[in-house]
Amino acid sequence: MRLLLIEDERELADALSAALSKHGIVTDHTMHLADAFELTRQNTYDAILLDRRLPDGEGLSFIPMLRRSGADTPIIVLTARNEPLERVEGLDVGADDYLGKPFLVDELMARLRAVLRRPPSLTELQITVGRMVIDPLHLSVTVESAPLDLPRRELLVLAALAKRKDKTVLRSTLEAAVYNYEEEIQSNALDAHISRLRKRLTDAGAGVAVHNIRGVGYLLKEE
Amino acid sequence: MRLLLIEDERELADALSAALSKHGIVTDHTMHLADAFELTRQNTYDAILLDRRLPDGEGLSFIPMLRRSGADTPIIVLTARNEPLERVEGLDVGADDYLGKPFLVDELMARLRAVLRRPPSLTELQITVGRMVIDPLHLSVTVESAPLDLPRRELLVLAALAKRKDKTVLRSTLEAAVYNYEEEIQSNALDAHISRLRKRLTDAGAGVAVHNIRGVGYLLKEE
DNA sequence: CCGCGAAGATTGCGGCAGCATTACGAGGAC
DNA sequence: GTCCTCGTAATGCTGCCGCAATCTTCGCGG
Repeated sequence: MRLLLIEDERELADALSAALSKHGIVTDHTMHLADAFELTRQNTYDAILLDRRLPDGEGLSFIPMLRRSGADTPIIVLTARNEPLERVEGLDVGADDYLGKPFLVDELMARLRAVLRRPPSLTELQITVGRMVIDPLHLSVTVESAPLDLPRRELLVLAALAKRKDKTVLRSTLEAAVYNYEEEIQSNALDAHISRLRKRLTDAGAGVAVHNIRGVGYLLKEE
Repeated sequence: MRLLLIEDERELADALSAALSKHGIVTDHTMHLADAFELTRQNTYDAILLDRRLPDGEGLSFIPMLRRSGADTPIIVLTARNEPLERVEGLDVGADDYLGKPFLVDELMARLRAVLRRPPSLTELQITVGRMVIDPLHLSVTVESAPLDLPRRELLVLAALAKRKDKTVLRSTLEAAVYNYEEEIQSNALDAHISRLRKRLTDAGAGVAVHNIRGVGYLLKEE
């Protein structure tokens, strides 16, 4: 899962990114609305976390702009202004949820899950493939109800594949699911993850196969 | 718009119904979970307002029950228990939002609007031809829901044809779809791709045919 | 109806891009 | 310390794809 965080307090932003990465969430961060819009054009985010008070203007103004461009990415507004009437204001311009600072990361996670649960096709609560059950929201994997713990990056690869099981996932999509734009990649790191993931899956008897489509991407299916 | 209100405090329920009716919202009201489930079977609601503390049990238990029955009706949980951790709990079982009592009717309205705005269906960008479904965006092809993996160039040819199925696609258009300017072509490479693609499609029983229009181009149609 | 030329279809071959695998070492967690 | 993760790079291999040679089909004129 990949988020865009629009927030001008660097400390909060760093802390949030760190906390979210423990949940397997890749976060891109910017402090300016102008950059934010450009980023949404270049990437596909699962959700956007938006601060209201920003150096170059009121964060809420970003929402209609984004919606007008056709994007329906869920937006959660983060703010110190947490009066009921202000919440109304935020929700009415097109935000999907509103979270007053300070907040618990756990609550943010829960609201994220709630907001993302909407499109059922992309965010099935649990995905079953072969003898394996994958929960891409909580990032847990079980084989025959026995938990299987995977390294973080392999887990992200698996979750991205599972969300589109039986369909090809572009190589670039996988890269975006695992790395943010600051983490440059200049080797076959992704291939290595795939390889190690394959080994772990067969060792665990997961009953699935990670298939390669040369020049296109990968595909997860039962074997 | 029609809501189901599951709430045991009669006074609150009456007041809410009255307030909502001013917004043109029709409200069905019940105090018991058992009735609630039956009501959802008989009617279609745009959203459900659910109290947590109910005479016949914990309101939250209603959510997985409803979800399991296949309904994705938005649910807003109303409760006096408004601690962050409890909100997490509510959202995690499948609620779409969580509202602590007491609340302003205006805020409820705003949250209703937010929840209902979430898109019911993502734009289907899939093309069906014969027994085959093509997703030109994600470059994936399935035959009778079984994935069919094609080499990159053949995939590009197929996608270009599928986007204009039953219509002729100029040879030059196909070349543009498969090759960029740097990749000069000076042989019948495209013909070769067509040929190999045809073979793969018939082998897979895709139920489609690639016809040639001599001197003009090609055309994809069901066979 | 036949013959001819051009467009298309098919297939084998070889080069090489892309992928799989593995070892190694740096860095982090405990 | 020990164990695990993860980026890097070297190695070997697979099969895509451009090419070209050959065969087939199509359209047209006589």
